[in-house]
Amino acid sequence: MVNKKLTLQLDFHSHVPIYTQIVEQVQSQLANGILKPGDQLPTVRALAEELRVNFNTIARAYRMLDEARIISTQQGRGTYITEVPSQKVTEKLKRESLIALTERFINEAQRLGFSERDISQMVRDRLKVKNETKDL
Amino acid sequence: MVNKKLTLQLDFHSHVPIYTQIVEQVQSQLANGILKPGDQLPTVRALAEELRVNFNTIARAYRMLDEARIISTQQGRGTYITEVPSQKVTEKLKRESLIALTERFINEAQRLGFSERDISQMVRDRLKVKNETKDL
DNA sequence: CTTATAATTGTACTAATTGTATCAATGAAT
DNA sequence: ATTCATTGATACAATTAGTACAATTATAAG
Repeated sequence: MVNKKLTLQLDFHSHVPIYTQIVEQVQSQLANGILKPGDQLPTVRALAEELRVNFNTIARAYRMLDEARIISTQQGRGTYITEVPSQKVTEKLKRESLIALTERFINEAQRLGFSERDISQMVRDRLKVKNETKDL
Repeated sequence: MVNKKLTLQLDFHSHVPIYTQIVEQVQSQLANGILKPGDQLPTVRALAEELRVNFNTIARAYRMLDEARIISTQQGRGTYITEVPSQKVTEKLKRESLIALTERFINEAQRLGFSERDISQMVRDRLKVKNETKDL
C-alpha cells in the first residue's frame, strides 16, 4: 500500500476553525490507526489545494500538531507522523479523540433538535441493546 | 446559484428598532425558503453599508439570531444560516436518525478501545460541560 | 564526484476580513 | 429633567490570506 491519501471532512459552516478541524481529525486518525508513525502527510500546499484552503491554515494546523509532538515538520522535507509516540501520548490522544467524537455526536444530535435527556437516554439504550444481542 | 443577495426593507420611521426589523425579516425569509440552511449572510459591515446603518446594529441583530440558533456567527469567518432540519422531518425519521447517529458514535468509540462505561461517562461529562459553559 | 541551479517544502511576518466588546451620544417616553 | 432603549464610534480579537524567505532535495553541468 502506498500513499494513503489523507482524507479530511471539513465543515466550513462549523463554528470550529478549519485548523482545529484538521488537528482533531489527524489526531483521531492516528488514534484509530488510520495514520501510523512514519506516515508522511501531504505538503501544506498540496493539502491546502485539495481542501480549497490557504496553505497557511494547513501550516497552522501542522504547527499545532508539531507542538503536540504528534507530527514532525521539517522545512524542505515534509511532515511525518512522529515515530514511537509514547504510551502516554497515545492514551492522551485517544482520550482527546473520544472527547472530540463525543462533542461532534452531541452537536449533531442537538442539531436534530434532541434534548440532553433524549441524547443520554439514547446512548444508554443503544449500549443496552448492544449487550443483549451480544449475549445471544 | 451564487450570492443570493439578502434584501431587506427597513422602515426608519417605524418605532420598531432596526435590529428587530432585521431579525424579523431574516426569520421570515428563512421561513419562506428565500434563505436556506448553509446560506452565508452578508458581513456585518457589508450589510451595514448597504442599509446605511451602523454595523453594530447589524451585529446586534446577528447576535440575537445567533442566540435563537437561527444563524451561526463566526468571528473572522462570517455568518451562516444554521443547518437545521426542517419541520417536515417527521418525529419518526428524527428518531431513526438519532439511533443511527448514536450507533455510529458508539461503534467509533469502541473501535478506539473505550468501554461502555467510558463512553456513557464521557457523554454525561460533555453534556455537563456544555451546560456549564452555556451559563456563563 | 563536485558544484551550481532549480524545485520543493515549511516558516515568518504582515495584511485583510470578519465578528466582539465597551462605552458614548442620541432621542423618545414619562 | 431623568431614564432607558437605541444607535454610533472606537478599539479589539480571531481567522484566513498574501508575500517573501530559508532549508532541503533533486537535477544538471563541468
